[in-house]
Amino acid sequence: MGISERKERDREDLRKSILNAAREVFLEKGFDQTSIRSIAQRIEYSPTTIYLYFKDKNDIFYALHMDGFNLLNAHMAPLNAVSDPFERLKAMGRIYIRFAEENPDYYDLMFVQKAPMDSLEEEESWMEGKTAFDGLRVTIQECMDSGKLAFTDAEIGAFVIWSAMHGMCSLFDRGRCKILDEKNREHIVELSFEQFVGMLENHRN
Amino acid sequence: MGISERKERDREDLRKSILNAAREVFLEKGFDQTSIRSIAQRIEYSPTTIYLYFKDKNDIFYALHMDGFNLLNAHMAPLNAVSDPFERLKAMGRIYIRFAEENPDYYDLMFVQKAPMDSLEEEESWMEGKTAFDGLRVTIQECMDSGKLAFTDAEIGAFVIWSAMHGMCSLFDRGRCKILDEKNREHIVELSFEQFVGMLENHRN
DNA sequence: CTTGTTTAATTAACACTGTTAAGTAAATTT
DNA sequence: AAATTTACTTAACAGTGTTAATTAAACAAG
Repeated sequence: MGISERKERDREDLRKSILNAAREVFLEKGFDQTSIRSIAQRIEYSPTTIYLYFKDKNDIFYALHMDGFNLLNAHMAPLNAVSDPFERLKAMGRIYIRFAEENPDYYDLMFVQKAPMDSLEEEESWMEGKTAFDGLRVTIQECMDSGKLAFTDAEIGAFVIWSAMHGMCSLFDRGRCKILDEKNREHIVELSFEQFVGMLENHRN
Repeated sequence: MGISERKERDREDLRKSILNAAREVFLEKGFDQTSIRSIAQRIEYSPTTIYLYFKDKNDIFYALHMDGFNLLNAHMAPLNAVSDPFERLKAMGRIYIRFAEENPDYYDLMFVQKAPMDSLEEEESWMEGKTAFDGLRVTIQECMDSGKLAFTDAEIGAFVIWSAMHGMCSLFDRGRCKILDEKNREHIVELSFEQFVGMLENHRN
């Protein structure tokens, strides 16, 4: 019988159009200004309808946060063509920084806001994050294997590098670079990225 | 005439007690749960009274964020006794990390939330941040002068190191360490700090 | 001492927020 | 044709930051 299948499709369609509306509002007005009511208004449904398709607001942000990871992954995909692991690592850094600069709202959702993480059960594993981090970890392992990086553990090395990138991007985005001299302020992320790469190049056995 | 002076004192007292109440609520319930009404209730005044002493909510958070810097500075003060700049730098890192772990709400306000920065005029300079950052910059300059660190610019070097510390602390606090292996998850900040120090020790001319 | 004026605080209201309980109307099954 | 399920809505709760209008007390001037 095709009726229940059509109903299932309809249900899926409405779920998707809620998510599309949520993404539109989110990218237009940012995290704080994305309310259940503003999403509902855009698709011309009552606010309560949204609760028939999503557990709560965090659940919507979790779905949007996955969109962000898909976008970042798409940017990283061409890196498979880079055979030298250290060159690949540097390119990953540049892409990460560029992503953070060009998509501050997605970046916020992916790495700063608690909301999407709250929608994750205690023993659930945050697949999107794991996959993205794995790309970094594997590249660093390759750098270690070819003697280009002297970390004692690839996972910890990956976290150190990720932390440095995230620190630069988020301190900049959150207005904490007011402390810097004007000559450095605007391009501090690029300048400090280069400085950090210099550190990595020295970090061998 | 002492009357207007007493009035000024009274005014100052009420301002302080608003701030004390705000701090209590903030440290008990966190940033999101600190409302104007909850502050007002604690001092048994109407919510609108608060607007006679503070421009808006961000203005209160700016005041609290200064408290955070005072606390951090107090923790850093004993470092003046450490003469070797690289030893001092390492100790600064450990104190910073410990501060972030022990005072997650203050840390959030000082380095993550946009609210306190919004209360800062465009061309105002964020003195608290500048002073704290200067302590780091000077120490790094000393490390450079004694040939212990090979940065090309002390300010950029300071930003790189701050970014790494902030990245570790904030990724941990914001629940992004779920991606890590269980054996590393709990102590990742300490482990990656040591790894980063190892990088710094190799970073000479 | 009684006016008028300033000051300090309040009440009431506006326009929002996430979320839930109860109700309605249409579609489907019996 | 009657009963039940589905899909959605209305109304409401309990909160949010913030402002306009109002009251009560303190002070100054005649």
